[in-house]
Amino acid sequence: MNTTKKSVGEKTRALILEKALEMFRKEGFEAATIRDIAKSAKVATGAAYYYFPSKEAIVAAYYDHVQEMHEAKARELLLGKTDLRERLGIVIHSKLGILKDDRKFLGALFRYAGEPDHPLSVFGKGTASQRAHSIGIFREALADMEVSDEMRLLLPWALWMMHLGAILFFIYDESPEQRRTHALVNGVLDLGTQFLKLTNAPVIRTFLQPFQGKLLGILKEAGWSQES
Amino acid sequence: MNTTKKSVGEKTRALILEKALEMFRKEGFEAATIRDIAKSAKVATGAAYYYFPSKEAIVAAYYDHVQEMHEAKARELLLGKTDLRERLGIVIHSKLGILKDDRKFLGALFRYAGEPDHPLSVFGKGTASQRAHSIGIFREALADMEVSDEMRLLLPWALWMMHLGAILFFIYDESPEQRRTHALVNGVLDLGTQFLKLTNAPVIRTFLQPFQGKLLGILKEAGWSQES
DNA sequence: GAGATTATTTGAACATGTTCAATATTGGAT
DNA sequence: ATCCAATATTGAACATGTTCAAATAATCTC
Repeated sequence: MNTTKKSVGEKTRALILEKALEMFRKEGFEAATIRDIAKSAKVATGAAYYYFPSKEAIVAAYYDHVQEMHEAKARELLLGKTDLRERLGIVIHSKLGILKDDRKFLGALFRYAGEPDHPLSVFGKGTASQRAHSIGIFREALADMEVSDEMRLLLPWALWMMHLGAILFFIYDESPEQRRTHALVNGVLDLGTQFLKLTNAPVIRTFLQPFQGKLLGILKEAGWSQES
Repeated sequence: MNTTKKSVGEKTRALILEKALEMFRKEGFEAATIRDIAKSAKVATGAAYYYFPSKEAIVAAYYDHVQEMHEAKARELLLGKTDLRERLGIVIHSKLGILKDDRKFLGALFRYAGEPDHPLSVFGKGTASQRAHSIGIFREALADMEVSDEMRLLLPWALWMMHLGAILFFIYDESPEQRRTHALVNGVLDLGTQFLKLTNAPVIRTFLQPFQGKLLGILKEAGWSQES
């Protein structure tokens, strides 16, 4: 009945998350200890574990929040845009925009990428629902666009994979404002969409047709955990 | 003057490495503790740190050894082979062959992939020389093959990136003998080499020429830390 | 071979992520 | 208001990676 519906716990959780991010930004992921974070949030050390299963999980929670913001932002920017190339650019660039100040601890997201069974593995079962959500934004970007049914099924996943690569590149990118990453994304998108157009041109079609088929086959094989 | 030139230290190091891998294989990377490993090698806990800067570094040392074996094996299998497609297949499949029993702890190699400054980051400065070595095998596979100078410079790096992706896929691949990974590699290599051929066919050339140029530009931009 | 120097080994101490039993607080049912 | 169950909080204990000063062993110099 009070102005905020947040339970006591929700507020504590938010506070811990906030203070943790503050410290991650200031000192990096390693240097910020759970004890320091807890102290900064004025709770006992163990409190963090009531809300987050691990230190990395705090970054994961931050990323969940990023996804929400991204979904909202991307939808807003996509409104009225009808060009495929432009729409895809919006989705990826806006994501990087949201992440721009947090490259320092974003790497923790990839820490268990090579461990299928870890609950925080980017590619694992434990993160399936967030992944599905994230892939969904790319599906939305493709809505009303002219692509084959198969493409519509596989492209969102492929784009999500590319966007992961972009984030990794982004983390390493020391150019001012990470311009190289943005340029790279533009380059890849230009190339991809131009190529798509080419496959629709009658002359080339006969030659490239089999390639498209094979490429789809490969993507299908690769995206074995069909979540898109 | 004795039969083996190995110093005392070298033998201890090898023993620790051996026992560590044994335990990693049996229990996985996490479950095998440094204390257990040390005990199994009959040395004090701290001994491991005289030889390896961290637990992950033990896996890295194993991977160094893998690289050596791979270089030897790949060279042997490449002898007399003149088909580009075949040569590339040999390089990647033989690598997976060497790694096949160690998928369980291979993930530790990727743990710091998102942390540019970590000495064990796959993409970081700290691993530059091993990376150069690993990329070198792909350069060898391209030797005497007909590709443009630019391609010769960039392809090894691009292939190395793909092979990293293959290893990641491999780790997640639960199909018997990881057949899906091998099939995927074959699919990608088929597609790639067939496409290369197509760009040499006079009819299509005019259309695809600009694409090749752009692709090269992108690769160049992406492989910004030019090590290939 | 004695002494000096370097390499190796030890194990306790430390730092930090994590667990958990105990305690306190909250919010609702009566 | 009182009691109760669910929720939240505490902080000490634990596990494990890592450091390091001290001890020991190997190697070198003469």
